[in-house]
Amino acid sequence: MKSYKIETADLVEKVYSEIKEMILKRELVPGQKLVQEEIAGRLGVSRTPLLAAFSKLEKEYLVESIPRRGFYVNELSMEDKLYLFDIRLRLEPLGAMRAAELGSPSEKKDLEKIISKAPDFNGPDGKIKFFDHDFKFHSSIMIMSRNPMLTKMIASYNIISLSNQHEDDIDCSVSLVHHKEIAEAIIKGNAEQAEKAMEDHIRKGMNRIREHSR
Amino acid sequence: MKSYKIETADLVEKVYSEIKEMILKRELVPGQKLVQEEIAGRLGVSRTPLLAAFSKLEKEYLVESIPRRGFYVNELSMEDKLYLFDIRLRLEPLGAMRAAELGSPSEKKDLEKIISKAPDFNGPDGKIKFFDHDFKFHSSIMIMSRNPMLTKMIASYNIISLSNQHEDDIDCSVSLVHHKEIAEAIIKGNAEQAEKAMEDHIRKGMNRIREHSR
DNA sequence: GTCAACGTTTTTGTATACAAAATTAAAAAA
DNA sequence: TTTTTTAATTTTGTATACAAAAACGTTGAC
Repeated sequence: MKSYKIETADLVEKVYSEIKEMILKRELVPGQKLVQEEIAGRLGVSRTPLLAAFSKLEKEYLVESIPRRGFYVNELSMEDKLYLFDIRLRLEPLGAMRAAELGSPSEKKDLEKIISKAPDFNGPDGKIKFFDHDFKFHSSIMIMSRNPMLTKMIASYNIISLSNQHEDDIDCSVSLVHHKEIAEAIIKGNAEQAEKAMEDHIRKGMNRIREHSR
Repeated sequence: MKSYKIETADLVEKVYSEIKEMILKRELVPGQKLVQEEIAGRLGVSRTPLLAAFSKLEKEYLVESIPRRGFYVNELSMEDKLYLFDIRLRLEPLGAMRAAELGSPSEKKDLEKIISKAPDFNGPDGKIKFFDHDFKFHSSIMIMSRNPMLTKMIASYNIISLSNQHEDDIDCSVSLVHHKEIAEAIIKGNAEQAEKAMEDHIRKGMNRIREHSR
Protein backbone atom coordinates (compact mmCIF):
# COMPACT_ATOMS: atom_id res chain seq x y z
CA MET A 1 0.00 0.00 0.00
CA LYS A 2 1.30 3.36 -1.04
CA SER A 3 1.12 6.03 1.58
CA TYR A 4 1.41 9.58 0.45
CA LYS A 5 1.73 11.24 3.76
CA ILE A 6 4.96 13.00 4.48
CA GLU A 7 6.16 11.60 7.76
CA THR A 8 9.60 13.09 8.03
CA ALA A 9 11.29 16.22 6.94
CA ASP A 10 13.94 14.36 5.03
CA LEU A 11 13.65 10.64 4.48
CA VAL A 12 17.05 10.32 2.83
CA GLU A 13 18.72 11.80 5.87
CA LYS A 14 16.77 9.54 8.19
CA VAL A 15 17.60 6.39 6.26
CA TYR A 16 21.21 7.49 6.05
CA SER A 17 21.58 7.84 9.81
CA GLU A 18 19.74 4.63 10.49
CA ILE A 19 22.11 2.65 8.31
CA LYS A 20 25.05 4.45 9.84
CA GLU A 21 23.86 3.44 13.27
CA MET A 22 23.35 -0.14 12.16
CA ILE A 23 26.96 -0.24 11.02
CA LEU A 24 28.22 1.18 14.30
CA LYS A 25 26.11 -1.31 16.24
CA ARG A 26 27.46 -4.10 14.06
CA GLU A 27 24.05 -5.12 12.88
CA LEU A 28 25.62 -4.67 9.49
CA VAL A 29 29.18 -5.93 9.38
CA PRO A 30 32.09 -5.09 7.07
CA GLY A 31 31.97 -7.00 3.83
CA GLN A 32 28.26 -7.59 4.07
CA LYS A 33 26.22 -6.94 0.99
CA LEU A 34 23.41 -4.48 1.40
CA VAL A 35 20.57 -5.97 -0.59
CA GLN A 36 18.38 -3.06 -1.44
CA GLU A 37 14.93 -4.59 -1.14
CA GLU A 38 15.86 -6.16 2.13
CA ILE A 39 17.17 -2.99 3.77
CA ALA A 40 14.37 -0.97 2.25
CA GLY A 41 11.84 -3.39 3.67
CA ARG A 42 13.49 -3.35 7.03
CA LEU A 43 13.38 0.44 7.17
CA GLY A 44 9.96 0.69 5.58
CA VAL A 45 11.00 2.80 2.60
CA SER A 46 11.46 2.29 -1.10
CA ARG A 47 14.72 1.98 -2.96
CA THR A 48 14.72 5.57 -4.17
CA PRO A 49 15.68 7.26 -0.89
CA LEU A 50 17.85 4.25 -0.11
CA LEU A 51 20.04 4.84 -3.14
CA ALA A 52 20.58 8.43 -2.11
CA ALA A 53 21.44 7.34 1.43
CA PHE A 54 23.93 4.77 0.13
CA SER A 55 25.53 7.44 -2.01
CA LYS A 56 26.06 9.62 1.02
CA LEU A 57 27.49 6.73 3.01
CA GLU A 58 29.84 5.98 0.17
CA LYS A 59 31.37 9.42 0.46
CA GLU A 60 32.22 8.65 4.08
CA TYR A 61 33.88 5.34 3.29
CA LEU A 62 31.19 3.56 5.25
CA VAL A 63 29.95 1.63 2.26
CA GLU A 64 31.45 0.78 -1.06
CA SER A 65 29.63 0.64 -4.36
CA ILE A 66 30.58 -2.01 -6.84
CA PRO A 67 28.75 -1.14 -10.02
CA ARG A 68 26.17 -3.70 -11.10
CA ARG A 69 26.93 -5.67 -7.97
CA GLY A 70 25.55 -3.48 -5.25
CA PHE A 71 26.63 -1.76 -2.08
CA TYR A 72 28.73 -3.40 0.60
CA VAL A 73 29.69 -2.33 4.10
CA ASN A 74 33.24 -1.22 3.64
CA GLU A 75 35.80 -3.73 4.74
CA LEU A 76 39.13 -2.09 5.41
CA SER A 77 42.34 -3.85 4.54
CA MET A 78 45.29 -3.46 6.86
CA GLU A 79 46.65 -0.73 4.60
CA ASP A 80 43.33 1.06 4.55
CA LYS A 81 43.24 1.04 8.32
CA LEU A 82 46.69 2.54 8.49
CA TYR A 83 45.79 5.20 5.92
CA LEU A 84 42.79 6.09 7.99
CA PHE A 85 44.86 6.22 11.14
CA ASP A 86 47.34 8.52 9.45
CA ILE A 87 44.47 10.91 8.87
CA ARG A 88 42.93 10.50 12.31
CA LEU A 89 46.36 11.05 13.81
CA ARG A 90 46.29 14.54 12.37
CA LEU A 91 42.67 15.46 12.82
CA GLU A 92 41.75 14.18 16.24
CA PRO A 93 44.56 16.03 18.01
CA LEU A 94 43.33 19.15 16.27
CA GLY A 95 39.88 18.46 17.65
CA ALA A 96 41.22 17.91 21.15
CA MET A 97 43.20 21.13 20.99
CA ARG A 98 40.20 23.14 19.89
CA ALA A 99 38.02 21.43 22.49
CA ALA A 100 40.39 22.59 25.20
CA GLU A 101 40.32 26.11 23.81
CA LEU A 102 36.66 26.42 22.97
CA GLY A 103 34.70 23.87 24.98
CA SER A 104 32.04 25.31 27.26
CA PRO A 105 31.97 24.56 30.99
CA SER A 106 28.83 22.48 30.56
CA GLU A 107 30.44 20.47 27.79
CA LYS A 108 33.45 19.92 29.99
CA LYS A 109 31.20 18.71 32.75
CA ASP A 110 29.55 16.30 30.33
CA LEU A 111 32.91 14.99 29.25
CA GLU A 112 33.86 14.45 32.86
CA LYS A 113 30.64 12.53 33.29
CA ILE A 114 31.30 10.29 30.29
CA ILE A 115 34.60 9.34 31.86
CA SER A 116 33.35 8.76 35.38
CA LYS A 117 30.15 7.02 34.38
CA ALA A 118 31.95 4.51 32.16
CA PRO A 119 30.29 1.13 32.68
CA ASP A 120 32.02 -2.13 33.41
CA PHE A 121 33.60 -3.51 30.26
CA ASN A 122 34.12 -7.01 31.52
CA GLY A 123 31.51 -9.58 30.70
CA PRO A 124 30.18 -10.94 27.44
CA ASP A 125 29.07 -7.74 25.71
CA GLY A 126 31.87 -5.70 27.23
CA LYS A 127 33.60 -5.07 23.92
CA ILE A 128 30.46 -3.78 22.27
CA LYS A 129 29.83 -1.53 25.24
CA PHE A 130 33.37 -0.30 24.99
CA PHE A 131 33.01 0.54 21.30
CA ASP A 132 29.97 2.56 22.17
CA HIS A 133 31.73 4.34 24.99
CA ASP A 134 34.81 5.02 22.88
CA PHE A 135 32.71 6.45 20.08
CA LYS A 136 30.83 8.69 22.48
CA PHE A 137 34.02 9.95 24.06
CA HIS A 138 35.69 10.84 20.79
CA SER A 139 32.54 12.32 19.32
CA SER A 140 31.85 14.60 22.21
CA ILE A 141 35.36 16.00 22.00
CA MET A 142 34.95 16.67 18.31
CA ILE A 143 31.66 18.42 19.00
CA MET A 144 33.44 20.56 21.57
CA SER A 145 35.94 21.59 18.92
CA ARG A 146 33.24 23.80 17.37
CA ASN A 147 34.27 22.75 13.90
CA PRO A 148 31.20 21.03 12.50
CA MET A 149 33.02 19.82 9.42
CA LEU A 150 35.70 18.19 11.50
CA THR A 151 33.05 16.66 13.73
CA LYS A 152 31.23 15.04 10.85
CA MET A 153 34.39 13.81 9.19
CA ILE A 154 35.77 12.22 12.30
CA ALA A 155 32.46 10.66 13.25
CA SER A 156 32.30 8.64 10.08
CA TYR A 157 35.96 7.69 10.17
CA ASN A 158 35.56 6.50 13.72
CA ILE A 159 32.53 4.43 12.87
CA ILE A 160 34.21 2.60 10.07
CA SER A 161 37.42 2.31 12.03
CA LEU A 162 35.61 0.84 15.03
CA SER A 163 33.44 -1.46 13.00
CA ASN A 164 36.52 -2.89 11.33
CA GLN A 165 38.32 -3.35 14.58
CA HIS A 166 38.80 -6.85 15.84
CA GLU A 167 37.49 -7.44 19.30
CA ASP A 168 40.76 -8.89 20.44
CA ASP A 169 42.97 -6.01 19.46
CA ILE A 170 41.68 -3.57 21.96
CA ASP A 171 42.76 -3.07 25.49
CA CYS A 172 40.04 -1.23 27.35
CA SER A 173 42.03 -0.49 30.46
CA VAL A 174 44.86 1.23 28.56
CA SER A 175 42.42 3.23 26.47
CA LEU A 176 40.52 4.33 29.55
CA VAL A 177 43.69 5.70 31.11
CA HIS A 178 44.37 7.67 27.93
CA HIS A 179 40.85 8.94 27.84
CA LYS A 180 41.20 10.19 31.36
CA GLU A 181 44.40 12.05 30.54
CA ILE A 182 42.89 13.61 27.47
CA ALA A 183 39.76 14.66 29.31
CA GLU A 184 41.75 16.21 32.13
CA ALA A 185 43.80 18.31 29.75
CA ILE A 186 40.70 19.49 27.92
CA ILE A 187 38.90 20.33 31.15
CA LYS A 188 41.90 22.26 32.39
CA GLY A 189 41.90 24.12 29.09
CA ASN A 190 45.44 23.05 28.33
CA ALA A 191 45.27 22.91 24.54
CA GLU A 192 48.80 21.76 23.88
CA GLN A 193 48.62 18.96 26.41
CA ALA A 194 45.24 17.85 25.11
CA GLU A 195 46.59 17.73 21.59
CA LYS A 196 49.61 15.72 22.63
CA ALA A 197 47.59 13.29 24.73
CA MET A 198 45.20 12.64 21.89
CA GLU A 199 48.04 12.12 19.47
CA ASP A 200 49.55 9.58 21.83
CA HIS A 201 46.25 7.81 22.19
CA ILE A 202 45.66 7.49 18.47
CA ARG A 203 49.24 6.45 17.84
CA LYS A 204 48.95 3.64 20.35
CA GLY A 205 45.83 2.42 18.63
CA MET A 206 47.65 2.53 15.33
CA ASN A 207 50.54 0.51 16.70
CA ARG A 208 48.20 -2.08 18.10
CA ILE A 209 46.66 -2.56 14.69
CA ARG A 210 50.07 -2.75 13.10
CA GLU A 211 51.25 -5.40 15.54
CA HIS A 212 48.08 -7.36 15.20
CA SER A 213 48.75 -7.81 11.52
CA ARG A 214 51.82 -9.91 12.21
CA MET B 1 11.56 6.93 -24.93
CA LYS B 2 13.03 4.69 -22.33
CA SER B 3 16.43 3.34 -23.14
CA TYR B 4 17.56 0.36 -21.19
CA LYS B 5 21.12 0.18 -22.30
CA ILE B 6 23.77 0.69 -19.67
CA GLU B 7 25.98 3.42 -21.00
CA THR B 8 28.18 4.11 -18.06
CA ALA B 9 29.54 2.13 -15.20
CA ASP B 10 27.96 4.41 -12.70
CA LEU B 11 25.50 7.05 -13.72
CA VAL B 12 25.22 8.57 -10.26
CA GLU B 13 28.94 9.17 -10.20
CA LYS B 14 28.89 10.68 -13.67
CA VAL B 15 26.01 13.02 -12.91
CA TYR B 16 27.66 13.94 -9.65
CA SER B 17 30.91 14.99 -11.30
CA GLU B 18 29.13 16.86 -14.05
CA ILE B 19 27.16 18.95 -11.61
CA LYS B 20 30.22 19.43 -9.45
CA GLU B 21 32.10 20.77 -12.40
CA MET B 22 29.27 23.09 -13.30
CA ILE B 23 29.31 24.48 -9.78
CA LEU B 24 33.05 24.92 -9.59
CA LYS B 25 33.03 26.56 -13.02
CA ARG B 26 30.27 28.84 -11.78
CA GLU B 27 27.87 27.77 -14.48
CA LEU B 28 25.60 27.15 -11.55
CA VAL B 29 25.94 30.00 -9.13
CA PRO B 30 25.55 30.10 -5.35
CA GLY B 31 21.97 30.51 -4.27
CA GLN B 32 20.63 29.14 -7.50
CA LYS B 33 17.87 26.61 -7.25
CA LEU B 34 18.54 23.30 -8.94
CA VAL B 35 15.23 22.41 -10.51
CA GLN B 36 15.33 18.68 -10.88
CA GLU B 37 13.56 18.19 -14.20
CA GLU B 38 15.62 20.92 -15.75
CA ILE B 39 19.01 19.56 -14.67
CA ALA B 40 17.92 16.02 -15.42
CA GLY B 41 16.86 17.07 -18.89
CA ARG B 42 20.07 18.92 -19.45
CA LEU B 43 22.13 15.87 -18.49
CA GLY B 44 19.82 13.41 -20.18
CA VAL B 45 18.99 11.38 -17.09
CA SER B 46 16.01 10.89 -14.84
CA ARG B 47 15.53 12.28 -11.38
CA THR B 48 16.49 9.06 -9.62
CA PRO B 49 20.25 9.22 -10.17
CA LEU B 50 20.03 12.96 -9.82
CA LEU B 51 18.76 12.73 -6.26
CA ALA B 52 21.66 10.47 -5.35
CA ALA B 53 24.11 12.86 -6.97
CA PHE B 54 22.62 15.81 -5.10
CA SER B 55 22.93 13.87 -1.87
CA LYS B 56 26.61 13.33 -2.50
CA LEU B 57 27.13 16.98 -3.34
CA GLU B 58 25.35 17.92 -0.15
CA LYS B 59 27.96 16.03 1.83
CA GLU B 60 30.62 18.16 0.19
CA TYR B 61 28.79 21.33 1.10
CA LEU B 62 28.43 22.21 -2.55
CA VAL B 63 24.65 22.09 -2.45
CA GLU B 64 22.14 22.49 0.29
CA SER B 65 18.87 20.66 0.61
CA ILE B 66 15.88 22.53 1.91
CA PRO B 67 13.20 19.94 2.50
CA ARG B 68 10.15 20.31 0.29
CA ARG B 69 11.82 23.23 -1.42
CA GLY B 70 14.62 21.58 -3.32
CA PHE B 71 18.37 21.74 -3.69
CA TYR B 72 20.29 24.99 -3.94
CA VAL B 73 23.89 25.72 -4.83
CA ASN B 74 25.55 26.48 -1.56
CA GLU B 75 27.85 29.36 -0.83
CA LEU B 76 30.34 28.64 1.90
CA SER B 77 30.43 31.27 4.55
CA MET B 78 33.66 32.79 5.75
CA GLU B 79 33.41 30.66 8.87
CA ASP B 80 32.94 27.50 6.86
CA LYS B 81 36.00 28.28 4.84
CA LEU B 82 38.06 28.78 7.95
CA TYR B 83 36.83 25.46 9.29
CA LEU B 84 37.97 23.83 6.10
CA PHE B 85 41.30 25.59 6.31
CA ASP B 86 41.81 24.32 9.83
CA ILE B 87 41.43 20.82 8.44
CA ARG B 88 43.52 21.51 5.38
CA LEU B 89 46.25 22.91 7.61
CA ARG B 90 46.60 19.48 9.17
CA LEU B 91 46.11 17.28 6.16
CA GLU B 92 48.15 18.87 3.42
CA PRO B 93 51.36 18.98 5.46
CA LEU B 94 50.82 15.28 6.11
CA GLY B 95 50.49 14.78 2.38
CA ALA B 96 53.65 16.73 1.68
CA MET B 97 55.56 14.77 4.29
CA ARG B 98 54.47 11.43 2.84
CA ALA B 99 55.15 12.65 -0.68
CA ALA B 100 58.74 13.39 0.31
CA GLU B 101 59.05 9.94 1.87
CA LEU B 102 57.20 7.89 -0.69
CA GLY B 103 57.08 9.79 -3.97
CA SER B 104 58.68 7.97 -6.90
CA PRO B 105 61.49 9.55 -8.94
CA SER B 106 59.18 9.91 -11.92
CA GLU B 107 56.56 11.64 -9.79
CA LYS B 108 59.23 13.96 -8.47
CA LYS B 109 60.28 14.74 -12.00
CA ASP B 110 56.66 15.53 -12.87
CA LEU B 111 56.38 17.82 -9.88
CA GLU B 112 59.53 19.59 -10.95
CA LYS B 113 57.99 20.01 -14.38
CA ILE B 114 54.78 21.49 -13.00
CA ILE B 115 56.87 24.12 -11.25
CA SER B 116 59.18 24.96 -14.11
CA LYS B 117 56.52 24.92 -16.79
CA ALA B 118 54.25 27.29 -14.91
CA PRO B 119 52.74 29.69 -17.45
CA ASP B 120 52.63 33.44 -17.21
CA PHE B 121 49.95 34.51 -14.78
CA ASN B 122 49.72 38.11 -15.88
CA GLY B 123 47.04 39.05 -18.34
CA PRO B 124 43.28 38.83 -18.29
CA ASP B 125 42.79 35.12 -17.62
CA GLY B 126 45.84 34.89 -15.41
CA LYS B 127 43.79 34.27 -12.32
CA ILE B 128 41.99 31.29 -13.84
CA LYS B 129 45.27 29.92 -15.06
CA PHE B 130 46.79 30.30 -11.63
CA PHE B 131 43.93 28.47 -9.92
CA ASP B 132 44.37 25.69 -12.38
CA HIS B 133 48.08 25.54 -11.74
CA ASP B 134 47.61 25.70 -8.00
CA PHE B 135 45.10 22.88 -8.13
CA LYS B 136 47.43 20.71 -10.18
CA PHE B 137 50.35 21.37 -7.85
CA HIS B 138 48.50 20.50 -4.68
CA SER B 139 46.70 17.52 -6.19
CA SER B 140 49.82 15.92 -7.52
CA ILE B 141 51.47 16.12 -4.12
CA MET B 142 48.47 14.45 -2.53
CA ILE B 143 48.66 11.67 -5.10
CA MET B 144 52.36 11.27 -4.32
CA SER B 145 51.48 10.77 -0.68
CA ARG B 146 50.26 7.26 -1.54
CA ASN B 147 47.35 7.62 0.80
CA PRO B 148 44.32 7.28 -1.45
CA MET B 149 41.93 8.26 1.31
CA LEU B 150 43.79 11.46 1.92
CA THR B 151 43.85 12.22 -1.79
CA LYS B 152 40.14 11.59 -2.14
CA MET B 153 39.33 13.59 0.93
CA ILE B 154 41.21 16.64 -0.13
CA ALA B 155 39.77 16.37 -3.61
CA SER B 156 36.25 15.74 -2.50
CA TYR B 157 36.02 18.60 -0.13
CA ASN B 158 37.29 20.80 -2.93
CA ILE B 159 39.36 22.32 -0.31
CA ILE B 160 41.76 23.78 -2.79
CA SER B 161 39.32 25.30 -5.23
CA LEU B 162 37.08 26.69 -2.57
CA SER B 163 39.85 28.37 -0.70
CA ASN B 164 40.87 30.19 -3.80
CA GLN B 165 37.45 31.20 -4.96
CA HIS B 166 37.46 33.89 -2.52
CA GLU B 167 40.50 35.82 -3.32
CA ASP B 168 40.10 38.57 -5.85
CA ASP B 169 43.70 39.57 -5.72
CA ILE B 170 45.96 36.73 -4.88
CA ASP B 171 49.62 37.30 -4.97
CA CYS B 172 50.75 34.63 -7.40
CA SER B 173 54.40 35.42 -7.00
CA VAL B 174 54.39 34.73 -3.26
CA SER B 175 52.54 31.46 -3.76
CA LEU B 176 54.93 30.42 -6.50
CA VAL B 177 57.90 30.93 -4.21
CA HIS B 178 56.22 28.73 -1.60
CA HIS B 179 55.45 26.12 -4.18
CA LYS B 180 59.06 26.03 -5.23
CA GLU B 181 60.24 25.59 -1.65
CA ILE B 182 57.76 22.80 -1.04
CA ALA B 183 58.67 21.03 -4.27
CA GLU B 184 62.39 21.26 -3.53
CA ALA B 185 61.94 19.69 -0.11
CA ILE B 186 59.83 16.89 -1.53
CA ILE B 187 62.28 16.20 -4.33
CA LYS B 188 65.17 16.14 -1.90
CA GLY B 189 63.15 13.68 0.16
CA ASN B 190 63.29 15.93 3.21
CA ALA B 191 59.99 15.01 4.81
CA GLU B 192 60.18 17.33 7.77
CA GLN B 193 61.04 20.33 5.68
CA ALA B 194 58.33 19.53 3.17
CA GLU B 195 55.78 19.29 5.93
CA LYS B 196 56.84 22.57 7.44
CA ALA B 197 56.90 24.39 4.12
CA MET B 198 53.43 23.19 3.26
CA GLU B 199 52.13 24.21 6.65
CA ASP B 200 53.56 27.66 6.16
CA HIS B 201 52.04 27.94 2.73
CA ILE B 202 48.56 26.96 3.87
CA ARG B 203 48.74 29.18 6.91
CA LYS B 204 49.54 32.18 4.74
CA GLY B 205 46.52 31.44 2.61
CA MET B 206 44.38 31.15 5.68
CA ASN B 207 45.55 34.47 6.99
CA ARG B 208 44.79 36.08 3.68
CA ILE B 209 41.22 34.88 3.87
CA ARG B 210 40.93 35.99 7.45
CA GLU B 211 42.17 39.46 6.64
CA HIS B 212 39.94 39.63 3.63
CA SER B 213 36.91 39.25 5.84
CA ARG B 214 37.58 42.55 7.56
C1' DG C 1 -3.07 50.07 -6.14
C1' DT C 2 -2.55 46.57 -2.50
C1' DC C 3 -3.85 42.50 -0.60
C1' DA C 4 -6.30 38.27 0.26
C1' DA C 5 -8.65 34.05 -1.37
C1' DC C 6 -8.91 30.60 -4.53
C1' DG C 7 -7.82 27.86 -8.51
C1' DT C 8 -4.03 26.33 -11.65
C1' DT C 9 0.53 24.86 -12.66
C1' DT C 10 4.94 23.38 -11.31
C1' DT C 11 7.91 20.90 -8.47
C1' DT C 12 9.10 17.80 -4.97
C1' DG C 13 9.25 13.28 -2.55
C1' DT C 14 8.77 8.68 -2.89
C1' DA C 15 6.78 4.43 -4.59
C1' DT C 16 6.59 1.50 -8.39
C1' DA C 17 7.63 -0.55 -13.04
C1' DC C 18 10.58 -2.85 -15.99
C1' DA C 19 14.91 -3.99 -18.86
C1' DA C 20 19.39 -5.78 -18.31
C1' DA C 21 22.90 -7.84 -15.52
C1' DA C 22 24.14 -10.98 -11.96
C1' DT C 23 23.26 -14.90 -9.37
C1' DT C 24 21.50 -19.24 -8.43
C1' DA C 25 19.51 -23.59 -9.56
C1' DA C 26 18.81 -27.27 -12.56
C1' DA C 27 19.97 -30.15 -16.25
C1' DA C 28 23.24 -32.09 -19.37
C1' DA C 29 27.77 -33.48 -20.66
C1' DA C 30 32.29 -35.16 -19.58
C1' DT D 1 31.25 -37.26 -9.51
C1' DT D 2 32.73 -32.96 -11.36
C1' DT D 3 32.18 -29.61 -14.83
C1' DT D 4 29.69 -27.05 -18.19
C1' DT D 5 25.45 -25.20 -20.20
C1' DT D 6 21.27 -23.44 -19.94
C1' DA D 7 17.09 -21.91 -17.80
C1' DA D 8 14.84 -19.61 -13.73
C1' DT D 9 15.25 -16.25 -10.16
C1' DT D 10 16.93 -12.36 -7.93
C1' DT D 11 18.84 -7.94 -7.88
C1' DT D 12 20.33 -3.80 -9.82
C1' DG D 13 19.92 0.59 -12.38
C1' DT D 14 17.07 3.88 -14.00
C1' DA D 15 12.77 5.72 -15.86
C1' DT D 16 8.21 6.77 -14.81
C1' DA D 17 3.87 7.53 -12.08
C1' DC D 18 1.37 10.00 -8.88
C1' DA D 19 0.04 12.33 -4.29
C1' DA D 20 1.15 16.24 -1.61
C1' DA D 21 3.32 20.62 -1.18
C1' DA D 22 4.90 24.86 -3.03
C1' DA D 23 4.84 28.46 -6.31
C1' DC D 24 2.38 31.18 -9.38
C1' DG D 25 -1.51 33.76 -11.34
C1' DT D 26 -5.94 35.64 -11.41
C1' DT D 27 -9.84 37.52 -9.77
C1' DG D 28 -12.29 40.23 -6.56
C1' DA D 29 -12.65 42.94 -2.23
C1' DC D 30 -11.20 46.84 0.05
